[in-house]
Amino acid sequence: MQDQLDIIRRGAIEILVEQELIEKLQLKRPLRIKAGFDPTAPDLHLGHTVLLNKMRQFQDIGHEVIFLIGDFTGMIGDPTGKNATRPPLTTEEVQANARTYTEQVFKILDPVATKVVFNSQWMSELDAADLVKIAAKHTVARMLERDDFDKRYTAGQPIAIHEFLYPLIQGYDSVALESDVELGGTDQKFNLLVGRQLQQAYGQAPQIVLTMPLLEGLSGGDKMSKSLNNYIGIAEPANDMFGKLMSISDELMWRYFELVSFRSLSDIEDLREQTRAGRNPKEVKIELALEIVSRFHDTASADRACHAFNQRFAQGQLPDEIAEVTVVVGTQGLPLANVLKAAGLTASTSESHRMVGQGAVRIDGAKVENGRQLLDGGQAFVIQVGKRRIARVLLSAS
RNA sequence: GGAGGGGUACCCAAGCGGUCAACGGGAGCAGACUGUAAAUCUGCCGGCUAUGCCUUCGUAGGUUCGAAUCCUACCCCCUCCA
Repeated sequence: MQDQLDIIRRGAIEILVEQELIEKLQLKRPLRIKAGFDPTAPDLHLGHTVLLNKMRQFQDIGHEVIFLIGDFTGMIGDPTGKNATRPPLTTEEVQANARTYTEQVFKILDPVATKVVFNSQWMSELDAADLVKIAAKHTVARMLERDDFDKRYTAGQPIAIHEFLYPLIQGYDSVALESDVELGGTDQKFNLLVGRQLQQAYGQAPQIVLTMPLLEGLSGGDKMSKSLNNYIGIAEPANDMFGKLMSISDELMWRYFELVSFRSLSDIEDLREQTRAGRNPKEVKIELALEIVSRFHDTASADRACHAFNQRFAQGQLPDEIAEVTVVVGTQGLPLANVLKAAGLTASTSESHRMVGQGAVRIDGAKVENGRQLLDGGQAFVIQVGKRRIARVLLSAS
């Protein structure tokens, strides 16, 4: 019992209400643990794993975990953390994204012990009258208490009526599932609490709300998210994952240790002490990267990724594997700027010229200065744009 | 329904007849320095068949030699009143 509580508490920001949780645990039955995922982002990333790991912990101590895919709510678009109305997703998009979720989520969760549900299962059964009934349980004033609504309202930015429905429907999910505990990021606190209130309105015992911290994205500051492109996807190749982990700042590294590493808190404190005593933080970061990459791939791949990383960036060598691209240059040849664009190394020929102008473009290791030079067919070059973009480009005349 | 304010590039935000591909900030990208870290400095930050050309300032028209800037209509947002 105390053990369970310790596991549940680790890393959590808030447990509302902890006394109620203790009472539920004393019932000695598996609790229904709900966590909802918005099927907007097609790939799960490290940020999601903070929550998924918590779900896994609940599974490990014998509780029933419900992985809720908000396919219905996804059509609304959660306004959380947004300062603007979100465009609704189409049914097809939602379904495709949901498929990706279920493919990836079992890298962490135990497939046998996980129940995957879609909230459209019960939401599409509701009629307008039911929806009105749900909406009648909540007031506008309470809605406006929510931080992001409040900010937008105060700033004179639009809030569409249907956005008020989001928390209500998420809350109703808890009623439909009769959940005992709902997990979410700290940004979800309001929505989770609406669930408590609605359950009570429907004569159920209110769920326990457990919030987990949000993991910052690669450049720090903002939370990790697909739309900000500051994420590490859990399905990414080992090399990319390793590289991205190495690119986070020393300061941010400790957040990643706390939130995604499985190391004990005392281990982490030891590492911190070592760096304070003069150990190069880069070494510690390598340990972090090895652990995470191993988890989503395996130790051998992690070691290879580490080796490749050192070779490429510490020693400045070319990576072992370089993507090959064939570019048709025609019989007259094609200016370098156009080749770069065709090879996907730049977004436009304009960008190509800028990159060349800034000394970022190398052909077979030699810096080039003229983006207009013609490249003829029948040759192959390793072309780099900056440190990260690289390709073996095969030029073909036809 | 009435009155007023507003819609500018990824975001914020200047501009209010020519020198505007559009000040400034943020984000992002590249270079230098490094540990592909941070911080810092420098440059870039619409497109192209590229010292010129084309498209962009809510949408569609109009005035003008010339419009993001003026006029008309329409769409959308905010505030107050009802």
